[in-house]
Formats: sequence, structure tokens, C-alpha cells
Amino acid sequence: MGYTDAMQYWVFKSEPGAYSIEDLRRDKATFWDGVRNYQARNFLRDGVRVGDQILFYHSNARPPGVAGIAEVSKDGSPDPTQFDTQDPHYDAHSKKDKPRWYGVTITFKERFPEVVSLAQLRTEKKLRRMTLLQPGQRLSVMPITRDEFVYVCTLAHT
DNA sequence: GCCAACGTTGGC
DNA sequence: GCCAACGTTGGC
Repeated sequence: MGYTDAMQYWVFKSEPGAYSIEDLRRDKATFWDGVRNYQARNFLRDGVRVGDQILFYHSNARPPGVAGIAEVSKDGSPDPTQFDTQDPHYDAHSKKDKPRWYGVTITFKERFPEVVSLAQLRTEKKLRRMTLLQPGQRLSVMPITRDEFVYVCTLAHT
């Protein structure tokens, strides 16, 4: 990564029952697979780069919210689960020479002392424009600004 | 468990 | 290309 690279910031969502920040702490790194939405796929394939910073969000949790931080450690590559007939994310329409779905590798950085809840995020005026908080926003991978990333980290340590 | 907001599928 | 039906997401 050179000095000219502009670091980017993202929210990755996961249901903690499926894969939590604690799982990532245990594994140290993981391939982020199973994303089956084209807009999120485009981010993973074309936007997310090594060194980018990630807010790790727990969805369908009590409470839902940001549980910690991860960092991208490998650029996008084809998601192997799309070719695995035994995997719930198998996609019969995807071809090996033209993969439809991508994932990146992320590395554990930090588990917050407490989850910064969605409810708290909504009370923060500085986060009003954050993609995560927009009505109907359901993407599992979405971009945020550096300021938003830093601010959520501050909240986690206050 | 409910349901609103989306995305996808498939008939036409 | 339209759009109704259906499936999924995810907060509450």
C-alpha cells in the first residue's frame, strides 16, 4: 500500500449467531463469504481494498450495533461457497470462469468494551447522514466516511 | 412474531 | 420492459 492510497471505511454486518466479533477475535482473520447482493458484491469486488477499516456490526442482535473493528487484509476474490453444492450459498448459475460473487479477507483489530447500539447511533447528530442509519438500508456491506468511523470509535471508548 | 422495505423471479 | 408474487433483511 503506497502513500497515494486513500484508506476507505466500511460497515460490515453479521448476525452474531452466524459469525460474531468474538468469532473473529478467535480466528484472527476470516474470508467474508456468503454475500449475495449485487450492490454489496460490487463493493467487495471493486471498492474494498487492503488496509481499509471496518466497523463490525451485529444485526439481529440484542442490542443491534457496532461490536468492534476489523481491517481488510486481502482484496476481493471469488467466493468459493458459490461453487459448493453443499453450501447454503451455492449458486447454480455462477460459472468458475465468470464468478458472480466475491469476498474479501478481514483481520480482527478490536472488540469494543460494549456494543455501540443502533439506538445510540441514532441519537448522534454527527451521524445523521451515515448510510447505516438511512431508512430501508439493508446492505450488508456499505461505505461510511472517515469522520463517521472515527466518531463511532470515540463513542465506544466514552 | 410482525411487518416495512427492498431485491429477485418469472409470466406476459 | 412491466409488474405481481415471493423471499429476505432486520428492527422492533
